[in-house]
Amino acid sequence: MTNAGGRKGGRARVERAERGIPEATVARLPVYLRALTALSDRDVTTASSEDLAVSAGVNSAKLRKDLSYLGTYGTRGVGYDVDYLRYQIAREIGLTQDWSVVIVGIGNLGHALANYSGFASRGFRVTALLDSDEARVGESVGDLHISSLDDLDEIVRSGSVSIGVIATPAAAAQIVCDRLVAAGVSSILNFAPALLSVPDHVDIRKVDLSIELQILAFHEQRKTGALTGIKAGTG
Amino acid sequence: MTNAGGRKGGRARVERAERGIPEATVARLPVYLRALTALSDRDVTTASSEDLAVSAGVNSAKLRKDLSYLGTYGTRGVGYDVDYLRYQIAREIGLTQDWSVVIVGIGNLGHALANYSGFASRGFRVTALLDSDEARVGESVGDLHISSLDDLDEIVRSGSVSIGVIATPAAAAQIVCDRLVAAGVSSILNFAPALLSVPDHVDIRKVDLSIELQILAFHEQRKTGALTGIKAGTG
DNA sequence: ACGATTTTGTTCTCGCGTTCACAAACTCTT
DNA sequence: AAGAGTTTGTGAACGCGAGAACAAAATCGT
Ligand SMILES: NC(=O)c1ccc[n+]([C@@H]2O[C@H](COP(=O)([O-])OP(=O)(O)OC[C@H]3O[C@@H](n4cnc5c(N)ncnc54)[C@H](O)[C@@H]3O)[C@@H](O)[C@H]2O)c1
Ligand SMILES: NC(=O)c1ccc[n+]([C@@H]2O[C@H](COP(=O)([O-])OP(=O)(O)OC[C@H]3O[C@@H](n4cnc5c(N)ncnc54)[C@H](O)[C@@H]3O)[C@@H](O)[C@H]2O)c1
Repeated sequence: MTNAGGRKGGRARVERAERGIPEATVARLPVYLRALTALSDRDVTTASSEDLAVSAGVNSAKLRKDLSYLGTYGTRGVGYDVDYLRYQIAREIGLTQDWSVVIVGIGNLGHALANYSGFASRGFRVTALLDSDEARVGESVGDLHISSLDDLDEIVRSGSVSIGVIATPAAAAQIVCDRLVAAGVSSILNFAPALLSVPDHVDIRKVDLSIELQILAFHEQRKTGALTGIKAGTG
Repeated sequence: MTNAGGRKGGRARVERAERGIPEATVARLPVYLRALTALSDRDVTTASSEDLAVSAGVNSAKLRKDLSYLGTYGTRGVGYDVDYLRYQIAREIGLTQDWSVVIVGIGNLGHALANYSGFASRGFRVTALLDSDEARVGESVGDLHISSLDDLDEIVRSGSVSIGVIATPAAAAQIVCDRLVAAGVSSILNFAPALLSVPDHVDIRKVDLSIELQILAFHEQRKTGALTGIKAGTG
C-alpha cells in the first residue's frame, strides 16, 4: 500500500567511471594543494595523511579516500612525497596550464579582483577587464586597461579565454552572462546576487557574501538566545 | 569475518530537536528571501511553492520541505503569502535586528567591502574598519574612517559587534582571528586563504576565490579534453 | 452542499559523502 | 631474514539530504 506507485525498475548500475571524481572531493583538492605548498615552503619533503589532514583541516580518512580517486601516489608505511603529490593534484585540477580570465564590471569589487596578485600565482591570468561604462573604458587598473564590452568576442577568441568573472550589479548579470556564453566562455564565477541561467555545457559558480553573513547571523541568533526577535534599535 | 571489530552499540536516537533546522536548509533560506523580495518588488502577493522554487532556482519539493522546518506558513490550494513568508524567514535568520560588523584589513578587498551598499540593505551594519598599517589609520572610506587594531576591544564592546570580517593577508589571518575572538566576536567571515582555528563557540565561514576558480578550471579541463596535461606556454 | 481542482506538508526511498576499521604493503630493527 | 611498527588504500556502515509521491486541506464551480 505504501508502495502503490510505479516501481523504479532495475537499479542503474553505474560503472565507476574511469575518472569519476566526486564533486565534494574536487572542492577539497585546492585545499590540499595549499596545504602541500605550505609544507613544501617549510622544506617538508614527506608527509603522512595525518600530517596533511591537519594542515588541510580535514579528517585523515577523508583525505586518503579523496587522494585515492586520483591514483596511488602514497607509500604505505611512509606517507606522501610532498612535491610529487602537489604536482599530481595540480595536474588533476588543471593548473599545469595557465587559464585566461576576463572580469566584467570594474567597480568596487572588480577593482579589488583586478589588483589581486593571488590569482596569477595559482595559474589564473587576468587578460581583460570589461565595463559598459564608457567613462571607465580606457582607465587603467594595474597592468591592464579597461575595455569596452563590445570587444568581448574579439578578446575571448584571441586570448583563449575560458573563464569569466561577473562583478556587475545584479540587474546586469544575466545579460553579461549571456554575452560571455555567446562569446565562448564556458566557466563563470558570479559575484552578483542574482540567479543566472546558462546552457548545460557552461559551468557556473556563485559567491554571495550577503548569504554568508546571513548564515552567520542565523547561528549567532541561536547562540545569543535572541529569541525575542525584536531588539536592534539603531535609530 | 568482515565485521570482526567492536560493534557500535545502540543507535543514538536523536529526538528531532524542536528547532533543528538542517544546515543545508539554513544556507538556502537567504536565497528564498531574495526570491521573495524580488516577487514583492513586482507586487506579487501570493506565490506557490513552484513559483518560488523557480525564482530561487531549486526543486519545489525541496523548497516545501525547507519551509516546513520553519513552521506551517502556507495555505493548501493557494500557496504562500509573499510578504508574510518573507517576514517569517527574515525572523528565522535573525534579520529583524541589525547586526554590527567590523572589517579588518582595509586593502583592496577591504575597501570594496566597506563601500558595498548591499550589506546595509540586508541588515548588516559595518560599524568599524580596522587596519594595522598606521599610515592607513585615519583615512576615511565612505562614511567611516579606519581605526587602529588596538581599538578593537573598545569597538566590539561599545558597538555590540558580533561579526568580524577578515580581509588581511593570509599570514596575519590567525592573529587577527585570535584578537577578534578575544574581543568577543563570535562569528567570523574569512577571505584570507588560510586555515583558521577558533574555539567551539565561534562560527567561522570562509570565502576563497582561488578555490572557486580552481574548481571551475578542473571542470573546464575535462570539457576541453585537455588531457595532454602540458600546454600553456606563457613564457 | 458537494465534487473537482489546486497545492501544501510529509513520508518514503535512494544516493552521496563521511567515517570507522582493517588487511595489505612498506620500512626499520635486531 | 623475520618480526615489530607504521601508514596507505579501501570495504562497509551510517547519516544526511534530494526528490518522487501522495494524503490532507484549502478553494472554486455548479
Ligand atoms: N563590493 C563588494 O564588496 C561586494 C560584496 C558582495 C557582492 N557584491 C556584488 O558584486 C557586484 C559588484 O559590486 P560593486 O560594489 O563592485 O558594484 P559597483 O557598482 O561598484 O560596480 C559595478 C560595475 O559594473 C559596471 N556595469 C554595470 N552594468 C554593466 C554591464 N551591463 N556590463 C558591464 N559592466 C557593467 C558598472 O559600470 C560598474 O563599474 C554587485 O552585484 C554586488 O552586489 C559586491
Ligand atoms: N583582492 C582580492 O580580490 C582578493 C581575492 C581573493 C582573496 N583575497 C584575500 O583577501 C585578503 C586581502 O586581500 P587584499 O587584496 O585586500 O590585500 P591587501 O594587501 O590589499 O590588503 C591587506 C590589508 O590588511 C592590512 N593588514 C595586514 N596585516 C594586518 C594585521 N595584522 N591586522 C590588521 N590589518 C592588517 C594591510 O595593512 C592591508 O591594508 C588576502 O588574504 C587575499 O589573499 C583577496
